[in-house]
Amino acid sequence: MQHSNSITDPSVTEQTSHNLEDVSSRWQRRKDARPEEILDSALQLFSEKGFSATRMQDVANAAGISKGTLYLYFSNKEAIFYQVVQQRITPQLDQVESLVDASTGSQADLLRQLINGWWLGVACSSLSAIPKIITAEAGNFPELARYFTLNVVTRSRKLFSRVIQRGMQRGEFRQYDADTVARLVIAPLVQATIWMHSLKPYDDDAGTQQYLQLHCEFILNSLLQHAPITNSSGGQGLD
Amino acid sequence: MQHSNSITDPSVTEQTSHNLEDVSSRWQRRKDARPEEILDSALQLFSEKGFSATRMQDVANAAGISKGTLYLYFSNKEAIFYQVVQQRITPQLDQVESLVDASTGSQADLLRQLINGWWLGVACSSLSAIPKIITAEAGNFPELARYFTLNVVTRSRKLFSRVIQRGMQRGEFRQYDADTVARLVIAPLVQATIWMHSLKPYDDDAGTQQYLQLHCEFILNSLLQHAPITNSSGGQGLD
DNA sequence: CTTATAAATGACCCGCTAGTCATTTAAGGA
DNA sequence: TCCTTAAATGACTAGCGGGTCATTTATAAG
Repeated sequence: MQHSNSITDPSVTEQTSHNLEDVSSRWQRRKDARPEEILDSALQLFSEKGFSATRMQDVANAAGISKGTLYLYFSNKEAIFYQVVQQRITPQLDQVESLVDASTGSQADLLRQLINGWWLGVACSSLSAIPKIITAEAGNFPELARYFTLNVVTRSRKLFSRVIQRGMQRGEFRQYDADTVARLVIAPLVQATIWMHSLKPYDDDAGTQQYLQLHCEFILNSLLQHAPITNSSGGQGLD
Repeated sequence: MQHSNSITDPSVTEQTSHNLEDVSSRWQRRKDARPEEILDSALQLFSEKGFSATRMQDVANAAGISKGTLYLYFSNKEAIFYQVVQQRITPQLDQVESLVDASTGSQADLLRQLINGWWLGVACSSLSAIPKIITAEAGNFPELARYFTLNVVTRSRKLFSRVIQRGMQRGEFRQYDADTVARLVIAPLVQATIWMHSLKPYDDDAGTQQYLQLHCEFILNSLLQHAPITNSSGGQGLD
């Protein structure tokens, strides 16, 4: 009765297009390729259905293997999720961190870049569902929550915080508490991402692009010392 | 093995302090009082553990009744959640709506009032966990998600949107897309509330009060025609 | 070809929980 | 006091899903 999943019926989850070449016999032994394929399938399913609602059998089907095989490569369900985070998110963060270090232009531009980069790299990527999954399951998997908070959330916020702090030290930005500003910058991004994977299907949505752009604009209006406040979106709304 | 709940051990959930007067016999027949007590207990538990992770047995224990009795008053678990939303949220929204209608002052003040009111009425109330629960379970309970979106989310956003629109029509605010601005105003509020019930325990947190205040300030900086931009929080952060 | 190794399988086990129902008992009227 | 009623109970069922392991079979070495 419960769990009337709206998006995909788990029982229909079929083998994906892995290993297109040799499909002669009932199965092959491919120790090396398995972990990646399992992580791919798992991430996909976690995104669609969440962590708890994804059954190990589903992951196995999607990866084109049997359930037992999963446990040859991962000790349990949580371990799969850990690996997903470790292999798909941490490298991205490393990359962005070095980008921030190497940057030379204005902090306003860099901030815009971070916001748009976050949007492309998270909201528009296969990682899109991670924020929702983590917040949804934090209560039931405290270890996972702690790990994610330390290694992803805090790191990300520090990244934004550093750029903002730098802008303030250089006199480009007004003085505020950089950490709080960072939270305010990130919150609408995360919220929109969670939204995408929860209630968006039931809401007649306005453009996401406009949301993102206005967010940038509002934040910089307040941060910049010599705020242009040009109101880019000309005066509509009045009839 | 899984579900290593961090906050409360379900097996210890004990009867709450309902019905303090007559406790002579093993149980009493109190048809009228039951539904309210069940909803109270359920809301409390949903807040602590989420919807899926709350067992009907827990709700029964907390309400001081047996599991079977639950089904005399509610047809199933989802029905309890529906009632919680209907009885605890909708009345509040009605109230705020009439407040907005009756208001005469500036729209900036009204907006500040809405934000702080939302904070007190949701984030600091027993409803605090609802946003997290809804977003977490939306995928598994589409009916519930649709109901909530229409009757709470959309209504709330329209409320903010109306105030913003009015401010723009009166020349108090600059011209933007009111609906998008409303989303930007609400997002950090909802995000902070979800945060409270997910990763906050694992994060060394700065003050929530400052977050809220700065959010108000930033939004109004961009909205107000004659923005003061006084930077209320004097120049800290520089050493 | 034969054999050893280990990758892969899927039937099975086990614990958990939403929901049921035959039974018990409080409460009020005759 | 006894009887009728319906509120309340909790043992029970049914089904689901994480995790296991004896068995099967691909593969490579001898």
